[in-house]
Amino acid sequence: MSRMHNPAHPGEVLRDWLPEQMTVTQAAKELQVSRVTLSKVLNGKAGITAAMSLRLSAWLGTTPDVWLGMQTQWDLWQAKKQPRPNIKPLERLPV
Amino acid sequence: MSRMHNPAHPGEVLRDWLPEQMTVTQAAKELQVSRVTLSKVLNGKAGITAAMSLRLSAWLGTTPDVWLGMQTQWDLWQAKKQPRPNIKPLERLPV
DNA sequence: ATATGTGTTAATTAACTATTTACAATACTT
DNA sequence: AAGTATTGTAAATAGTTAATTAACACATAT
Repeated sequence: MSRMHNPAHPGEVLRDWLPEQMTVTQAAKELQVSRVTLSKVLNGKAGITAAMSLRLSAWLGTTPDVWLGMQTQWDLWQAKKQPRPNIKPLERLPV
Repeated sequence: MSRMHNPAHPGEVLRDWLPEQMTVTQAAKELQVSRVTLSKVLNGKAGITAAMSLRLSAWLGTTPDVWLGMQTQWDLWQAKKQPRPNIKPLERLPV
């Protein structure tokens, strides 16, 4: 029964990983991305790319999958809210 | 020790899911995407988007995560092959 | 008041997905 | 052999997104 409700966007989760006194500017510098890029991620204005997940994992000591998977679930949630075509399930020969 | 070696791209895996006699043209029709779009996915010229994973899961009776997750791992593998910045791990206060 | 630092927006560039149209190559049918 | 279907791919177009730098408003410190 997991992931039933609107998940937090990954940037929100990332925010919780930053030390209290750490500024966006400083974090961006350590991640070697621009201030703007990090700010957008933190505010859900941009997603976490594969490359970004590698940066985050190197910095925070996690696996990249944590971040990329979170983004994937977010993307999926968003896509589910869009209108979808009516696709008839493929008939497979019974085994 | 999973995912150590170059993973097959998702399109390759998808190909194995199609019934023997099913043509790309026919599959594209059922998925309600253009022939070109499906062909590109099958040949690794395009990735599987969240929307596409929903189509595939509806058609093939899987979860969307199967396809989207596969794409994610592929993307991660590709990203790992790129040159990466040297990021110093964040010093955290010991617990 | 002047300077500095901070977070966000604006504008730009680059990359990617998806569509239609078109073409060449291959296979299948009659 | 002639015609038909299938496939992969390319070109042109439209829409989306990520990343950068430049610019802005706001705060803080000297």
